[in-house]
Amino acid sequence: MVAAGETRRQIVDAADSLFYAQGFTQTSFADIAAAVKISRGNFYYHFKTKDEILDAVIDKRLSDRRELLAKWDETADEARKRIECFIRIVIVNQTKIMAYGCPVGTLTTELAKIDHPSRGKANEIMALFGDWLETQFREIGCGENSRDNAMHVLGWSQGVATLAQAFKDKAYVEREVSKILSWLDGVIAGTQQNKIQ
Amino acid sequence: MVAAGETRRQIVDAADSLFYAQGFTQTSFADIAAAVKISRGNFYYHFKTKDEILDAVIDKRLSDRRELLAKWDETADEARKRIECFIRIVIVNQTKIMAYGCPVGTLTTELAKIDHPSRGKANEIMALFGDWLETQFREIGCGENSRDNAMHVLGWSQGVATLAQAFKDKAYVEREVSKILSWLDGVIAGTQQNKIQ
DNA sequence: GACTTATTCGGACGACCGTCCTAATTCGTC
DNA sequence: GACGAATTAGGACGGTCGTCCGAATAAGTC
Repeated sequence: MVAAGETRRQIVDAADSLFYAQGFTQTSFADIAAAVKISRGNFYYHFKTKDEILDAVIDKRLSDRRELLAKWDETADEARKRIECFIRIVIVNQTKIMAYGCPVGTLTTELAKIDHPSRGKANEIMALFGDWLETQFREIGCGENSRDNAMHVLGWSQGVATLAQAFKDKAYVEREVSKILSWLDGVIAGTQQNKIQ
Repeated sequence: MVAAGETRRQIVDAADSLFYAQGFTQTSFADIAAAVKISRGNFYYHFKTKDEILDAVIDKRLSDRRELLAKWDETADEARKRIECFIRIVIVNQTKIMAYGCPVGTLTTELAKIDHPSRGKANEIMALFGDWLETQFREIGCGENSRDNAMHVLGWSQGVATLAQAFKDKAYVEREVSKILSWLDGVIAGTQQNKIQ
């Protein structure tokens, strides 16, 4: 006896992990079924097509990230600390990133190459972080530069993740974190200087 | 009548483009054969396995990039100009990057996910740029910081390419180029200041 | 305990994949 | 024009893919 929707949840969880580790195209129904330990037939009862699973996975990732950002909004009282939380993901999730890259960036890249219908939906995850970062920079007082700064940090994280996976160099990741934090301090100092003037 | 190895060259060229646009896994023998307009049987005469084609494509990309870097070495007389050549690729190749991302970064990411034997070989392309950039920074006078600076620029380019593909925002790419060029000037100014002291 | 509904199972389907073989064709050489 | 070698064509092979049934089982209701 299982709770309603429990099997479905397990399928989405397994698909989430496998899409991340192996890629969407490279993951088969058989792979997911094996991970959840159910038959492929049962599988079809919960999802009619592979694309439906992808949509469910993207929805899950979206809500997971929203939850994460909400947690940061709660725990960190300053915008600068919240941005630092984002920056430090590349260290917190270092092992997985070195193995599989960034879950957000690699999915958007893959879906773009196969021109998948859910491409835009996957991009929303990226946009979610972008918008959130923009809010933080606005709170710091970056005004019209807030969007640019947000995109800068977002792009930085994608670059670090890509090179971390290619070279598996822990020290590089840490150096980059230090560099971007210095840049962040410079941005904050710049806005405060503007206030003084 | 065709020159010796001409068909083989066409196959590698077509595979190169298709692997870039669709990804390695998503590209089938049939796709490549259709692009070159030869039968799948003829195909097998030139390459026994798909992995052999991948190896040939990576070799081609390696030599193409070596050629590109050699051209920059010739045409640009200062290291700072040569680094700028690298930075401006994201603008020169903007259309393709917005559609398919960076050819180097997306391949290494994909091969890492499927744990492909030629993974390391693909990484060599990334390392080629890294080493070349390091040489340029060393010439500028960055000394022991040369490697770090090279990795910084390399990672920057990967991040810009990923976001360019996701958001298709030309203005973002141009802003990022300006930012990294300013950073580069700062690095150069820093080394010259050290010389004065 | 009978009956309806929800869930699971195992296998069948057509299509495409990478691989491989053999016969036909073209080419270079004399 | 003949002949051996290089190249091409077309199709067969086992396997896996996403998809889809129909039968079996479990759960919930009265």
